[in-house]
Amino acid sequence: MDRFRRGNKQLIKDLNEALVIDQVRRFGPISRKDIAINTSLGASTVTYIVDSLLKEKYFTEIGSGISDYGRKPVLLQFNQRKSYIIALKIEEKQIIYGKFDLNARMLAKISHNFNPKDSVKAIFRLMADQINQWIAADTLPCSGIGIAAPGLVDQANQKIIHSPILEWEEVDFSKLEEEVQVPVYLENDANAIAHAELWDGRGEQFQNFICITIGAGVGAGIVVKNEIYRGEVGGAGEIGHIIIQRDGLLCYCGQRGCLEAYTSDRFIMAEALHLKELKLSPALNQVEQLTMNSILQAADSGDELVQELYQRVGENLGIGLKSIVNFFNPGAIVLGGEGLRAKKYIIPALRKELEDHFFSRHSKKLEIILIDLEENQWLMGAAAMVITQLFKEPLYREV
Amino acid sequence: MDRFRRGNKQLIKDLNEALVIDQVRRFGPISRKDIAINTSLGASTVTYIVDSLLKEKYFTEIGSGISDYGRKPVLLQFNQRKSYIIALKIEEKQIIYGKFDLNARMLAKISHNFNPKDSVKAIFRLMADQINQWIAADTLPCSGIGIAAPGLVDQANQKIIHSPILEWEEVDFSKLEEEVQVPVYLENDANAIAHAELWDGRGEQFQNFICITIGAGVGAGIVVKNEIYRGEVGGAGEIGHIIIQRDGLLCYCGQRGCLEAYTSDRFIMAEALHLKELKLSPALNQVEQLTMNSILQAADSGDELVQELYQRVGENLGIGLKSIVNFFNPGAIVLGGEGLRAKKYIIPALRKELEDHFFSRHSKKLEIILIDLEENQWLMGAAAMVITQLFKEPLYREV
DNA sequence: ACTCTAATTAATTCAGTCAATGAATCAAAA
DNA sequence: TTTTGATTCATTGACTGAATTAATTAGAGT
Repeated sequence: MDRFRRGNKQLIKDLNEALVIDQVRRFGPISRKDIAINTSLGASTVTYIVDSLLKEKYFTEIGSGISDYGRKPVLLQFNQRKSYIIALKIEEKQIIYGKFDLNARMLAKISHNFNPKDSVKAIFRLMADQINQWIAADTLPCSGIGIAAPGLVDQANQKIIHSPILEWEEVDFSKLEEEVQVPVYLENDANAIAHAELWDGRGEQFQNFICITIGAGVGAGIVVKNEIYRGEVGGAGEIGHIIIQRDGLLCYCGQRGCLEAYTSDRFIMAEALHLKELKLSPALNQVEQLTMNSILQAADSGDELVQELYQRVGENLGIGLKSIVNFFNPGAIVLGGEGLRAKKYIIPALRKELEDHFFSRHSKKLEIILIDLEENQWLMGAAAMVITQLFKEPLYREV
Repeated sequence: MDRFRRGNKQLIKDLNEALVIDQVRRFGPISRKDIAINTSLGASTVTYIVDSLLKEKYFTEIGSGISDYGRKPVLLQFNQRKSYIIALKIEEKQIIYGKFDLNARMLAKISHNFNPKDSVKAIFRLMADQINQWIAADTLPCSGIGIAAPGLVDQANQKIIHSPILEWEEVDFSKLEEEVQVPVYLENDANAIAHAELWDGRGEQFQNFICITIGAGVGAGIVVKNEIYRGEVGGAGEIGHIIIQRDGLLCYCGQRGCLEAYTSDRFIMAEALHLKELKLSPALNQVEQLTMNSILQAADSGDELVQELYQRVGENLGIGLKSIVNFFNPGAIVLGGEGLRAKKYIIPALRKELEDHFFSRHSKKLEIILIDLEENQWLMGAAAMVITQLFKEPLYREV
């Protein structure tokens, strides 16, 4: 009912401690003096708060800094080894585990295959075993488990509601939490990438942006006011099935004209097959078995028809994204994923399509940012989500 | 840089005062006791805070309430006459002015025509005159001016960046603020409707929703976490030109396949003309001059071809909205505007189109809400915006 | 029927608490 | 000696809880 905590001394303390921690995390190594200036807290107050935080091992003092004259400042550094985070990425046939410090740097990584036909219970067993093994092997405490999973995720209730890729329905992760005795945070995989982008700096430049991941499907992680936006039931960003062509191609989802139907590997494969059948493309004619790689090679060998095919994919993507840009007016679009392996041909066409939108006249231009999406990015995003959670401002009423 | 205020006694006080005011605004008449229970503040603290707020005329004591036993509670009511708000709606050829109390109830209303060819300076003169006249005539203070205007609005800088309807570019309202000596808050008109919806209760049910206004153009007011979302440069919600058909009809904006090209009065008129030319529709054949009204009458008379035309408009709208639903996952879509005069035919088709989207399997259904959009709604929204601003939690660092 | 008392709930008073604050002081360096 | 960083300490002020006062009802006694 009440959205904010009431004001009392505890709130002041929590708030200012968070403020000081934030300063050291963002600007450290930093002196007490500078913290006082940046936060506009009194110097004596900073001394007092830093003392208690030093006792709790949030920081370490790392000698003195430089100064032209007078006493040298004592520099405080964030202790990224106060505890650690375990991040998981659940894929179709394997689970990848990463161990991260509080600066979201990877300390260890491992992965286990599983049989998709196994029961959820068995897979939970597998996860809990690995997690508990890591926890037992480390003297430091584990502050949380971050899990990136494909599908419709209900973050607040720790549930995967529906995941076509995993073929899971209504899977409740609170049971995993019970087994590992550490807080478990679940997140949609596209959102994990958005967390990763927020972590290393795009969030400073842009208040609002979207991260598009193009792989088996097309997904979007949405950032509003530097926070992940999940929608009313946790499924915002499912842009694979927005319609770019009324009465267009039939999509596997049953609709016609979906974005995915016009951009997926399946679409590229079908169109390439068509070209091959019509014997229009010299490069494709030489290939025996069409694969995504051989199609790309055909384009790279200079085959214009195949290059045009990729350009069309770029246009299709651009049309879909233009709708989103008009509706959402993001500061940037971040793009990544294996679906962009032919980015050489796709991106210029996409850029061209996105050139004019409702805001193109505005002085602040829409930025299009390409990123490499390797395995580690997803894990890092999942870890970053937990760390963000750990250090978020303590303003809201604890439930 | 720092997003939140530092914690000190002033913050506690500001926060708790806001908390108490909020209680009385939402649940009043209410006793000190109940405020203490709801906010979890101490009873003595509530007495103390209420005392100071009574002195500042935020509340009035309105006698005692009921109780089975023991001392009767003294009820506090929000004083909606502490000050008032002036709201403006700027239209193509007229400006409508409304005076509102702090419960967003209209106290007075007037409108003045202006010549669209007049200079902005002259129109500002007109506005300032009316506003200053009202301010001079009232003994109470005016707390703010809320202005709803069509086009791309930069709220933070009090600027209309670009308004095709008014044919205004880069109009700076800080000059108006100087003339009236009262804070001026500018807002896009679709957002004003969203404010109105937030005000009377949709915001309690839904965290995230969108308000679609269908008039000369199609616009959307977007609500995220009970707050208006404006996008990176203030132009979120410009959905008139999202593309629903690749290589479709040419739109006046230069693009092909825009939502507006498939839903506007212009589209309906063109299609009806086409029907008339082909002499396919008996009802339209009898009409001399085609108008939006005569077309609607043709449908109402039972002409199936015209009814189908409206149904197609509904489908087109539905297709556009489905994309938005998949991307944004709102809890509700609120629809209104004169473009829906044929809602009898449009809405069923729209509903059908929206029936299956990515979340349709989720237990929480997407709600579609129709509202009447009369003149007063826009004014009320503009007033509600100012009042919301006036009473918002004082958590963020004052800039 | 009237008065008085106990019980109950609402509101206020008041001394105590504690985190921030600013002035004074200490520490370290040029 | 001067300058800058860090600490100490008395003061401030908003919340807090216990005690008190205010207002009301039920019920007992006359």
